[in-house]
Amino acid sequence: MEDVARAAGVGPMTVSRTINGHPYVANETAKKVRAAIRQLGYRPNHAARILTGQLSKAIGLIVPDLADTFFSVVSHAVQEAAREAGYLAWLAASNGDPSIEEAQIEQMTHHPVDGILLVPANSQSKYLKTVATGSTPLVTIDRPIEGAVTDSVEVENRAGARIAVEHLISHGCKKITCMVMNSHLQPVRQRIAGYEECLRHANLPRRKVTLSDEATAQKVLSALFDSPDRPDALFTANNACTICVIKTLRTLGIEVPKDVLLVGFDDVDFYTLLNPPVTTIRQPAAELGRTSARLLLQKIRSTSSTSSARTVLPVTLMVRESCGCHRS
Amino acid sequence: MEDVARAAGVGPMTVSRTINGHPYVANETAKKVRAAIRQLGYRPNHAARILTGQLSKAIGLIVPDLADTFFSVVSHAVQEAAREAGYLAWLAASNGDPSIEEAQIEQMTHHPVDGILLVPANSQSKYLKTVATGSTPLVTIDRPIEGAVTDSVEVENRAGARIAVEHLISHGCKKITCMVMNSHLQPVRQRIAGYEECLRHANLPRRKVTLSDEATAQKVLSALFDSPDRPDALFTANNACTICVIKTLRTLGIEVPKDVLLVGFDDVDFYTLLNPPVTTIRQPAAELGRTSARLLLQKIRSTSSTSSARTVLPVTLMVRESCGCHRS
DNA sequence: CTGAAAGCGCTTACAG
DNA sequence: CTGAAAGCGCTTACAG
Repeated sequence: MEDVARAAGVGPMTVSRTINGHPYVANETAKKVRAAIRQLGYRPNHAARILTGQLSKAIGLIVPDLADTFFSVVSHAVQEAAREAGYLAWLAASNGDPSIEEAQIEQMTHHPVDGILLVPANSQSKYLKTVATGSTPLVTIDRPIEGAVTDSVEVENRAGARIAVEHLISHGCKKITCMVMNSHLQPVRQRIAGYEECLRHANLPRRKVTLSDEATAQKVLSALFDSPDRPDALFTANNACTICVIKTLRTLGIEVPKDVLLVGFDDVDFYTLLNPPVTTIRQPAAELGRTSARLLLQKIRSTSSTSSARTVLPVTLMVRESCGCHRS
Repeated sequence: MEDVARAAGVGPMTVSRTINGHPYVANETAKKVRAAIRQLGYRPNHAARILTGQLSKAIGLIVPDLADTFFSVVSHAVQEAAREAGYLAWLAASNGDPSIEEAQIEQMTHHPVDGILLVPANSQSKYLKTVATGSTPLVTIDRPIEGAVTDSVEVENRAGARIAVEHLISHGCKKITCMVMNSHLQPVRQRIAGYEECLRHANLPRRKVTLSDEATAQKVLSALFDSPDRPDALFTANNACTICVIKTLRTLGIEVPKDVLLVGFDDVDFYTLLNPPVTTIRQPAAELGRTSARLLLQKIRSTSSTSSARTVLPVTLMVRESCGCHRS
């Protein structure tokens, strides 16, 4: 910076003010400074700025798995919103491990970042409450922190599940089973709640089956379909589960939608290519990322105290064929 | 830091040395310092460290699209390798736009990062040569920079294409058409070269068809299959193309593998669920990310001058049914 | 509208 | 083995 100041024949403060678009810099002087900057290829040192208490212009995002279809779309959107605001984004994956998550948050916080976007591996981790009350602005995505006051951006899990189940009911189904994997996750629990709520209103029997992996899925499903009151429809509450169920039904020779109808929660482009194409509840993944990033950025600017706005994004029923529709 | 020094009854230098695991610190003193650090919850200020010329312990990764199945797996692996080395990763997407890419590299460089991992939007961008000769270590992933000396990590595109085509030839195919999208990308060009090389050796006719989008695909494919010498096999040179071709063949009522065989380059988990399951050449996406990240980290440590090692990772033929195999 | 002084929190020599 | 001094490159007050 001093070189620039010397080249432009001014003091370092004038250079600083010019760079930061500060008012009260004579147009003439500013021009000279800018010329010097260009000529010397000068770039302000970010670290020095931060040291004087400026914003780091960086946010951090931590998701369970960056390779997951849903989170990769969310991450892309976050990154894009950050860039549009002149921010850079740290991206880290916790692999669902709270201790990795904690370490990454710690590292980001001291790197430093102006704010953090988080999809918690476990909504109940105690350390999250400390983080939530810390000085770094935090916004959770998809899964709120339990027992803490933070902003969160989520989707209509409960209502979405109801829409899915209502659709099956409208097809005349009477025995709708809810299939889940990772039922400890808060969004999944809400979907189950939506499923139960809907069936209770319709006065239909409820049945929930938890799948841990494909091996057990085989046993569980074959027992389910051999039983006297086998289900006439399945509601798979998350993506991993939908795929697992589809694979298993195939190996068991149970055909969708002939033998059983199916609607899943969480949509993937590839579902349109399956036979039959899978009817699902689509979550607005990109919007989830965009909205949460903008909310965080806004929170950083406002420097207001801890808020706890809960933004809930709507979901859409993507009607395809696994639910029994479109069959001529 | 001064507070810690005071609390421990030592000078700031001793604190600094203790933190950095410097030798020549009396065990007694170190213990007192560590106690003070713990008690005061002291965390070194990263920005101040950088300002004194230390490594930033940060790398940057720029991919065209973070939501893409392939790049998201690469990114996850990069992020993981970075974390294991105590590094944090900036993640940015260029959306295939060289000007965004350039701006992101610029921003990362001055933020600063110790090194950059890049999947170039365009291997021929002139500015890349400047970046390649710059002081920030650079490793390209998947697509090397043309006319510049850098380390790059790639996959066996050419050999992979040959394996795919040879497999089709082994099925007795005589008229194998190569279908491509984004044929300007360096890896795709190499796959085409492998295709041509293989057919030349086998003394079979070559035909290459470029698809731009699904609308034109419809016309192009129907014309192709209406022609007198319609192909008996297709080699789709990239993922987007494989999907586009599969969709189009379905709407045209052309059945795989009955009417035409198909092998694609680039594998996606979902291909196993399609009917028929798609035979592909699988690229080691995670290994690509891991290897390139480790190479970059190593380059950062060695501080040697610009190198240009070209690492080429092997690919695998995933035999499923679209190639005519497994049919009983 | 402009500049000289002081300081952000660390580390690199340089002495002891 | 330990510490006092100087400086990394910027910015925030404070004067003019």
